[in-house]
Amino acid sequence: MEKIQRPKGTQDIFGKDASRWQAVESCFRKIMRQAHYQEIRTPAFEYTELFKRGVGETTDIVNKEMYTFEKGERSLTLRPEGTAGVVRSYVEQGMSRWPKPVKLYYMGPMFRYERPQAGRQRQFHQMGLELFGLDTPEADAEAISLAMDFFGSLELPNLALEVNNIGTAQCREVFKQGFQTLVTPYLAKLCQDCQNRFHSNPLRMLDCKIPADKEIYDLPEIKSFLEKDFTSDECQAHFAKLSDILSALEIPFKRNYRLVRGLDYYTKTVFEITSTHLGAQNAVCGGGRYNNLVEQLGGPATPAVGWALGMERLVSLLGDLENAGLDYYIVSDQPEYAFKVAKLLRAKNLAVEVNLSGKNFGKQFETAAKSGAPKILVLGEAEAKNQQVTVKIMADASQNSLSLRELLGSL
RNA sequence: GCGGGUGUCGCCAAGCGGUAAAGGCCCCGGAUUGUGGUUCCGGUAUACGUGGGUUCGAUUCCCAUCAUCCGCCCCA
Repeated sequence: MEKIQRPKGTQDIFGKDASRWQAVESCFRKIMRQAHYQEIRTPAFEYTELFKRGVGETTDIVNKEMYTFEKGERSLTLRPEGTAGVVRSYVEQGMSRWPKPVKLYYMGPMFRYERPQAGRQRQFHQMGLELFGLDTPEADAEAISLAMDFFGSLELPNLALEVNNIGTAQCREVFKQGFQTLVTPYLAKLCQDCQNRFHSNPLRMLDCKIPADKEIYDLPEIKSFLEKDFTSDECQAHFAKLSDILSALEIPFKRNYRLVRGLDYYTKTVFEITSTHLGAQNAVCGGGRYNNLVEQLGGPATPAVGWALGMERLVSLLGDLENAGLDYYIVSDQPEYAFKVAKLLRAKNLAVEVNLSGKNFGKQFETAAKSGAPKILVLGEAEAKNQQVTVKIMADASQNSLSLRELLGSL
């Protein structure tokens, strides 16, 4: 028979990688629990219109990357990101009436139809948090510092935090007019993307990667326009306070006036955490404030802030973990006794493997050594008869016998 | 959607026009029937991505196709 392989851009996660994923997940859950965030699990697919309205009709994600299919009357789409579904649930489940703030976290697979490359899969996994109900720089600071705490506890090296303030919709009107006026003389020289965005979404022109275009945006009169900050006094005060808190927390960051991000829903604060160890797709975490999204999805006007991080990219930054494998390996030709002992040890929360091969002790020891277990229990005829165990320490090959009761008592 | 690289056993990998397609790792068996991973011997496997073409002859050259990797775009 012909082999069937997995779809393009998907991954089987197993073996060593699986334990890395588990380590990351349990670390994340711990940090979320300690900060009093609750888990939310939303469906892997939603009605297509949720993403069209939530993520934005002009985004690449919605325009060319969604897995959409029709069943019955409605069009469905595999979720390309987590926030829209969480916001939908927030509205649908009446969380707007919960005491503020509402603090949620999630983790799970996301789907985007793109050409796979290093750090980019068609099915990938995100972990993220959303904080609803506060429009304060304190909320932004908590979100960012939790991300940094999380990376810190995983001891990840070479991470850089970049932050920017893109203001409110009104601020961006100011930006649009000012920027368009300044850029118009150079319009013909810009790349096609930038020319298109000149009308549809001028802010996005800023993160153009074409060197010639960058030079134009770096011209003195344009640069000074960007740096004097087009946002309102209130937005600037918000950002200043956020900066103060981050500095006080000794979280190093850089203001990047070019950081605008590709999702339409952001307001005020946006940020990104990148690693120099990731290749071209170097963003490991990204997020920001989205004060209009809840309302846009039919809920009461509710400010919110959140972020998501890519688990594949995160896991790829992790070094080798300590072997969190077996505590005991049981070598035995007395299965009844061996299983009884294993059950008692497992009840003490230990990881125990019983050799099931029925082979001679020499072979069983070989397998035991390969298993990496630090201790071997030898349970032969004599031990079974006397309810004893022989414990062998692999590191120094020492070995002694004691009663089963003594062993259990010593744990 | 657009560029470039690569496809030889489960993994790594030699061969680059000519007999039965090296080698290493892993796995299995034996030396060693209650004591180990490093020794020695042996063994398993539908391995040249697929389809055409050139040739007396193709794993090797050409074309196409598929897969995969890297990059662009965009994002986590």
